[in-house]
Amino acid sequence: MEILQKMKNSKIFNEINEKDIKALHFCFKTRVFEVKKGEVLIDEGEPFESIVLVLDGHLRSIINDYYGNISILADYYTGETVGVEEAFSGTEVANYTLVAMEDTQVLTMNKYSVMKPCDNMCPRHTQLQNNLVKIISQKNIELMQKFTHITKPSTKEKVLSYLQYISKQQNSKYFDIPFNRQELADYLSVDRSALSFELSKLKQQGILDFTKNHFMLK
Amino acid sequence: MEILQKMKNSKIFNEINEKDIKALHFCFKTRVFEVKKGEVLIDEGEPFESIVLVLDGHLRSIINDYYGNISILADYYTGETVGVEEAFSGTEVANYTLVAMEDTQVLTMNKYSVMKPCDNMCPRHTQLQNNLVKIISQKNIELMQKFTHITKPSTKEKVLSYLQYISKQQNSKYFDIPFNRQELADYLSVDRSALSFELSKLKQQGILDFTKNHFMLK
DNA sequence: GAAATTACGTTGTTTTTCCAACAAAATGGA
DNA sequence: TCCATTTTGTTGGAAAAACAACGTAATTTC
Repeated sequence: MEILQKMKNSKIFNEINEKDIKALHFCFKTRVFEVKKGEVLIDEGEPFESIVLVLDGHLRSIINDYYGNISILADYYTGETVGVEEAFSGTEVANYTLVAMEDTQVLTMNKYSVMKPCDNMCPRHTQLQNNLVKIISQKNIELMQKFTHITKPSTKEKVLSYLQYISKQQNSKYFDIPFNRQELADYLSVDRSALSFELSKLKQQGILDFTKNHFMLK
Repeated sequence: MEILQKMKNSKIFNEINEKDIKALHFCFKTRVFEVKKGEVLIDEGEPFESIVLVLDGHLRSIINDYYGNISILADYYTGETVGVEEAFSGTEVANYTLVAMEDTQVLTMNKYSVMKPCDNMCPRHTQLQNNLVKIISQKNIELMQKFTHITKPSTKEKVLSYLQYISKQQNSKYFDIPFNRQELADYLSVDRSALSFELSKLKQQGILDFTKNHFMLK
């Protein structure tokens, strides 16, 4: 797929037409390049100067503690953007390492160019800034929602909290979830086998039914 | 304390002088009023039209599931702001209930007035918008950080993850935490007594030392 | 279509957490 | 200073989760 097409598919260029996207290339000093699996894009402690759009692939932000253990901070897939919060919050230095989990094509933009108003107040620039704000706002809401699931005391309550939420969102007792078992376990930060066990138990009790990632609740 | 002084103390009016704050009162159609303990400010399902600044008190956002169980979504204390993410993300309808945990003085602003650019492009308005974006960006970073602690498999790892982070942040092996035991337990979503137990064990092992909320790590 | 790989469910054991109850220490008023 | 209240630490028993191991189903790859 063409780079322009990939950009159009991302949330940050939502409502911005091709012509304007091309113009923004220049405004934002964009660079497009490939990062090989395992390569580090940004290292903890380095100046954080770019906003990174994943054109195709998978990036992960990780943090190291004193003992050399690593924690996964976040994953970024095709169409998602890294570094927006850092840009807008005035974070000068990266507090995580950004690494490619597979061969990944990225587009970087100079954060200062993106944040400051255009000299000519161009509407496409304003639109992009609005998009960015919308993205972090939505992300914020999602994160808080995730907390309501994760902080439940038991695996059963965690998974029910999540399934009820999705059901409510899709406004139906029948719904699909965007995770397989392992991913759902990771999302809820529980053990996969324990999750399977609880799901089976709930199925036996008639509280829910499912095949693969298709569910029926209550 | 005077209302104006309370506004100056909040993050959202950061870098905005008194004269401009007064002017914004009119721009934003602000209303100041008191909410009694237990009273509901915004009900789930209602249109979400305001940004709410807590002038003095404590608000809590809660969500209800199908079975009538409630989950705490977030707490908002003096100087904090509710509804910014919803305003910027285009959330039309509240997906939580906002209730006063104690008698609380609030200031509400019309979200559309806040979001749209001023007719005369006044710099104070732009500054406030920048403040709002900064607030949600920082909140976002904090939430993600919190996840790295909370998703650890055991209480011991959770608390160590948190303490290491604070230590790193304050750049010293000696540091204070902003929580008492119960609050720390809530933050990490573990049992308080289990937390105390783990802390004592770590102290015995010489890994850390503490009195009250003052800690020494490693 | 067969083989290899991945995903999923199940079970038993070990470890950990939760919960409740209580003791000790610290705090805040009167 | 003393008393009441809150905070913190400790414990033991019950419940739950993690972990490991394994069988089977589904999917992918060649």
